[in-house]
Amino acid sequence: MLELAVLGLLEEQPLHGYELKKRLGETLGFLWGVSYGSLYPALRRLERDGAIEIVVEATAPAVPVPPTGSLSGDLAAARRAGAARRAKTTRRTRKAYRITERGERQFTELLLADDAPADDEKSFALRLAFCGHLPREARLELLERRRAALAVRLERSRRAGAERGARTDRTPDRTSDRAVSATRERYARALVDYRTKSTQRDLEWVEELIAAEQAATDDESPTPEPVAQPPVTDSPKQGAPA
Amino acid sequence: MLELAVLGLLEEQPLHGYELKKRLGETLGFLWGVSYGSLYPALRRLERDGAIEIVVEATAPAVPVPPTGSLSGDLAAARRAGAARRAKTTRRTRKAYRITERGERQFTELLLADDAPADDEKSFALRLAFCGHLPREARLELLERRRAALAVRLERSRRAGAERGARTDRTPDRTSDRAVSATRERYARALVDYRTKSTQRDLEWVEELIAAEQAATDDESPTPEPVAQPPVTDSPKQGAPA
DNA sequence: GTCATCATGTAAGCCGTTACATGATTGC
DNA sequence: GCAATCATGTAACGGCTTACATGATGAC
Repeated sequence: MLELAVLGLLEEQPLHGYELKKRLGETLGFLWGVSYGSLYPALRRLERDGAIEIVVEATAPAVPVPPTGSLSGDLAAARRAGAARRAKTTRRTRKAYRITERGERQFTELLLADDAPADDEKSFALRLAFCGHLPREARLELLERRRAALAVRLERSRRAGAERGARTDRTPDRTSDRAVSATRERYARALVDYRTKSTQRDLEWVEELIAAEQAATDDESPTPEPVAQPPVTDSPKQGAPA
Repeated sequence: MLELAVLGLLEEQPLHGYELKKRLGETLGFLWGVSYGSLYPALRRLERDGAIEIVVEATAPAVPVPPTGSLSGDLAAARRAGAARRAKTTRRTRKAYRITERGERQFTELLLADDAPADDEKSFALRLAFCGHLPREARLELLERRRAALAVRLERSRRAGAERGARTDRTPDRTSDRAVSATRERYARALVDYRTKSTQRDLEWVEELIAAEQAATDDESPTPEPVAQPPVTDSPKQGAPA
């Protein structure tokens, strides 16, 4: 999962480890927080496998981190602006990584990997966050898989709930166990019910996403597919109107 | 977390490893699936620490697993019924574990541990599932902590959403990146929005639980607190109308 | 006797964490 | 020169997973 997140962020622009960690905290913060202890090894793994490569930063010019304004925030923006202003000098120590063609292939593979736990919340959220880089078909497949997984879960969840309802209250209670058991039951039930509701809402949401995607496919130009491999992003492309 | 789940299940009745695993899958299945590779070592850890102890099963009688009818289901029930009918003989190899007093103390500590990630979904769900064994005050504290964590998250989530809205669309797009970037934005936004909504619903739910708990405290008998230590569950108590 | 199921365990490995060590750059 | 921040890394460890090994019991 870490690798997917890293590739996803690098898909947008080259970044160095420190910055990557910050972004993982800021923009994907609601997903999870990574530590250097796993980030740097992951970067070296990715580099070893040829998925990313070190890109030398121009010594003097070149805004070190072109403000793409992805998801960050003014706090982050301010901080980064400060860094940019300062960074007129060398900054020799840091290594920015850029995704390679091989990396982009790996990225799409990871996004659609069969073994991907379509049932896991974080995993899916992460994939969804980056699925804009996928061609429409692939995106739809991702959503469709999620839909299927949720449908299964909902079914199970409903059955479990019904069973609990049927059993009502014929437990082998004894002594003071009684009250505890009743309370236990109450919370177990509340939990199961809420989980069922949540699953259903998730399902509906995914179905909306699918519908929206299909509508877009029909409506808009029939084949505007922004394939996953633009010109490799080789040029620095530091456009960005300061 | 595994230890908490194990202690929670043993709090209701003695069980052996195999059965524990089944229950973890059935009744807490929506939380996570455990493997023997972690379960057995965990059991030995708990035994070493004196939190649980091996209880010798009566050779001939004693329904091996008194059908408490906790959360399972007819499938499971049927399976277990079959097992019970068969188990007229010895079954010498298996070791049932019973929670000790020390274990019960550890259990309540784990449920209320300060370092418990009140922000983590699974962790909270697990605690909630077992919080019926807690005295009311403790239970309320657990819920209150969760409420606080969710409030913080909601606040952050809202701020993040607002920021994204403010930035609208002034990215340094170029070449074919354009469309990809727009799609990426669309999904990132959808994700953030949905997450915010979910958090809000979670918050409301927890607040309902708190309200219900407080109502119960006021309404019902002023001090019926079913403390966490019943008579150690020493007797086999195989009540249960077949 | 043999197969399915019950039942317990070990070994290797992955993926992540915390804590620690190091050093460059810059503001003051 | 000193502290804060930027930046990269290593070491030890923890918890959980998969895959494997073993064996008892009961149904047929």
